[in-house]
Amino acid sequence: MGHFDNFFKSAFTVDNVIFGFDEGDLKVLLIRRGEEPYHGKWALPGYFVYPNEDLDDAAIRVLEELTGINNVYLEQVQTFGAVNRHAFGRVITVAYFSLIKISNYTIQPASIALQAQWHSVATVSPLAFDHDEILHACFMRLKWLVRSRPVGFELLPPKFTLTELQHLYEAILETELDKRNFRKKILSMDLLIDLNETQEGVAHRPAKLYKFDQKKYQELLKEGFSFELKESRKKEVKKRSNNSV
Amino acid sequence: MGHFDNFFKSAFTVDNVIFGFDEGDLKVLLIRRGEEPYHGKWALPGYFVYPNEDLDDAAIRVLEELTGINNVYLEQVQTFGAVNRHAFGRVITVAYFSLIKISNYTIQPASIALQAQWHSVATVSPLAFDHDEILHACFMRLKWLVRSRPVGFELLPPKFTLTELQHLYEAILETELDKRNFRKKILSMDLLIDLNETQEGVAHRPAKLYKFDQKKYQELLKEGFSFELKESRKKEVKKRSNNSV
DNA sequence: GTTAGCTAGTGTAAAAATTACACAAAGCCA
DNA sequence: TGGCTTTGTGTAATTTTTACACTAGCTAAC
Repeated sequence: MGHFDNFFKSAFTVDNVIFGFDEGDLKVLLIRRGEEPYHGKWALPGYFVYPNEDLDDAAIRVLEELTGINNVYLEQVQTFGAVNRHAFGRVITVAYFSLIKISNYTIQPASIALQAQWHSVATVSPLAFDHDEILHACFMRLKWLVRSRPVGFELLPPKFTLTELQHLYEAILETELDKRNFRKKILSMDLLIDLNETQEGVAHRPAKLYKFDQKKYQELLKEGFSFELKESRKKEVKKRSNNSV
Repeated sequence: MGHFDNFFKSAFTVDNVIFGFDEGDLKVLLIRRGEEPYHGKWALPGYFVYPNEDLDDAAIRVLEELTGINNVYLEQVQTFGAVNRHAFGRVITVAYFSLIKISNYTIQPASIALQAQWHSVATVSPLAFDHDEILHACFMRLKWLVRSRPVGFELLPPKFTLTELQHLYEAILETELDKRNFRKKILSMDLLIDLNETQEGVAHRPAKLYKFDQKKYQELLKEGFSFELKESRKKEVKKRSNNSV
């Protein structure tokens, strides 16, 4: 360093958008800030990047420091650099996102964060800084991703039912899907392994449990496989008749 | 400012990947560097972001300063932040890309650049810094974009033939397309206006000229329109027989 | 002015993918 | 045993995609 002391320098951060899925609801992991500005407000887990640290490494480190979550695959989404996005000076931030199985992790907020908690994406209240905008951008990315990669499996527990999988897709795409067509499509990918087990403790016919065929998926990815899921929004007309009661 | 003087700061740049299309070839606009490091080497047009300047504005300004090109729509692609990507210190760069009609612009390199010139994407020699990687990322983005938006029109002159359009798609997708199916698909979008004119000065049957229906396209975009172009690679088997001569 | 050479322009049939749609089966519980 | 709830399944109609080959129209060379 030293050569660049004369050049324009800015503070530089990463912000992580971690999605999970629980109780039929798409969630995002937030921290309650323990520092000014926005002390006590909910925000995305993010912090400064060290000068000698790769961007991707910083995202992983910051996530662990603020929430206790480690060992996840983070994907870069977009960089936000509006001049006034931070009240204390010029701060440019790179947004990363990830999909995790909520049940696999225990949340442990570090000193800088007062608290770390899952929040329903559909109902999050205003966040600190421009984090609403960042969250929105990552949600759009997720929506796109769900159509080109079977991301569902990354959010569900190891064993899941087809109905759970469908609900996940519906939550992400914010639409309803046809049960039979959804199953046909999913099963035709040949990426699900029937575990020959059924749900327990439900007050109705128990559903079959499946797991994701990780091995086959990796092979398909190599071959440049692209998963397509498109389905028109159903029953728009019928729903309107409910409103008019 | 001032509050953040204690925090980790890095130098911060933008790099622009400007694509054009000419003589059946996909091109990228490069400058020859007039500064160390990589003095005299070809590189993407990029430079520092001012402290009081939005990221997107910086990309536009830097592009104009280095190449004379202004008034283009730049889209953010990805941020590159490996620790050692710049020999003189920590420099994080945001890559932007754009598609322009080569004939609409005159290239005028500024003092910092020795030269600015279009280079064929397929044959660019090694570039300064990690610019090969950045170019590759933007090319991948373009490949993706071409399937979901009729970007072709942004690269061609106002009047073009269907064959020119097809060659452009083939150059971007690095594949061959079936003439009849391509035309059927493109015309079915109903975004082309037949100009009732034909090519001049060609030594064969002249092709009809079309222009792009900008107005209709904007309307379709609002409705959440998504253009799909998929076509299998043709004639793989037949080509192999050539090799075996 | 005839012809050779080149690219433009066009249709159809087969296959594949998508969509819409309704009821019997299985387990739990009262 | 019957009622409740959710699971699990097939088919026909429609749309989209794919593969494929010859005539039309112009220039240039002879």
